[in-house]
Amino acid sequence: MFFYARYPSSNTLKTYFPDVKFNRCVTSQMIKWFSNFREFFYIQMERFARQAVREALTRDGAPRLGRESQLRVGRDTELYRILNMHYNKSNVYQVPERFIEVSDVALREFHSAIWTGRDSDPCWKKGIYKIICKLDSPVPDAFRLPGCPVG
DNA sequence: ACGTATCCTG
DNA sequence: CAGGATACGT
Repeated sequence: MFFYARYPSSNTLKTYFPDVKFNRCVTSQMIKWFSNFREFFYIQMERFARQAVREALTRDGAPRLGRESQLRVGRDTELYRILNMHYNKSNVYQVPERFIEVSDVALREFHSAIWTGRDSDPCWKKGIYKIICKLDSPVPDAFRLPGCPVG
């Protein structure tokens, strides 16, 4: 489900667990759980963005023909592999193209912020979050169906 | 104030 | 992942 929506409302989220009785505690637990997904996502983005910056600084003008980490999240990248392993452990879902695009935006956004030194601002990530949260897409109804290990 | 988000930790 | 502390938006 994270492949489609990074910032689902709690109401939206609830509709995907029709069999659960939601009190305040369970609700916040669910929100927390999804929030952890976001954290993992952003941590990876930052990590790979920083790595790309380091490599750019290291290579020092020399033409780079080889395998440097690019600023993209194609299906052939390590970053993609990590994300898919985390959100799609059993590999039963096809990762939507949209998610790749959103990840791409996030990765570039992190890279640009780091590259330009914007990351010295204690709140530098908030602008990125604001961008990403507007890129949610509708979650397919298929996720509501049988036993669906949403993560 | 309240619900939610993020940070930090284990 | 969960728990706790803290920050944020309304």
